[in-house]
Amino acid sequence: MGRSPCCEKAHTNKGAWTKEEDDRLISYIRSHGEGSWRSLPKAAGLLRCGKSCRLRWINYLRPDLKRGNFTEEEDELVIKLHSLLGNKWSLIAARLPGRTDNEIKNYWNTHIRRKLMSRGIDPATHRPLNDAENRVQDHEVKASVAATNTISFASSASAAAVVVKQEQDPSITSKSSMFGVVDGKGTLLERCPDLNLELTISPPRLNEPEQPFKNMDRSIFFGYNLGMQNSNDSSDIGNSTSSGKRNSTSTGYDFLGLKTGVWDYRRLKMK
DNA sequence: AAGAACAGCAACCGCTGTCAG
DNA sequence: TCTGACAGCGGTTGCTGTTCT
Repeated sequence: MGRSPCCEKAHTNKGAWTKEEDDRLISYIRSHGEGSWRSLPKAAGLLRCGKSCRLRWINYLRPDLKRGNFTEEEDELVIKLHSLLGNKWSLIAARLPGRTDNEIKNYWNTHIRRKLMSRGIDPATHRPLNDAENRVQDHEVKASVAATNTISFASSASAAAVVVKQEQDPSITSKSSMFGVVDGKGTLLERCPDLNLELTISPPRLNEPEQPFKNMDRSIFFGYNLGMQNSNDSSDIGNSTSSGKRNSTSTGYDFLGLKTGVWDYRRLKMK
């Protein structure tokens, strides 16, 4: 796309923040609140880009930040969430109070990645390293997703099961996905034992009379009902950051910032 | 003791999504 | 409907401290 720079680089400081800059930013936000990042630097008397101010505040100065090492529970939660969401650091961060997306991203790249490798798990796929069979399963799932119009994430008290309904291709017998793996007999090879998921995918119903999302393009829609044991958080995915701007394509969320509802697939895309 | 290599993390950059005019 | 402005996200960079040789 390409946009003009958010501020005049010639007149802005870069690099590490000084104590004085921190103090200015903190005191300005305390008295005026967050937001309007573009105009904030000038108003606060800072020679910084608005983006830089926002980042500094969110990642370092915010009073509700939890500093220090990650606990073992946080480690495992990050791993599970990453297996579900991929590199959606902001979504993952929304489930870990006091942690920022940047912090989690850094922690993932420096600690967890290595930890998973030492366990013989590919941090990108969350599957055993050098597992040739996985590649076959990947292929099958791609084929099945392309061929079917519904995927159900069967709810279970103990496991996140993924069952691909073979509505259009009954010949497909073995499935896997980022959420879990189901073998040819329908047995779940457990991946996220404390997550409950129900998720269906269906194409846009363009021919039906009521088309609440008729303005959207032909992306895949997720109808979902996701839940997490011990989770009482009702944060909104669109409010995973302070502005809450990004919620206009959904109808509600709960778990992982997801409530029961319909969601534009593009918001869930994995890289 | 000194330099090299590595690890950790704060900050930057480029891009996308959303909103308002 | 289009377009520009803005907020936010994720990947990457580069600085600093630590460990190794």
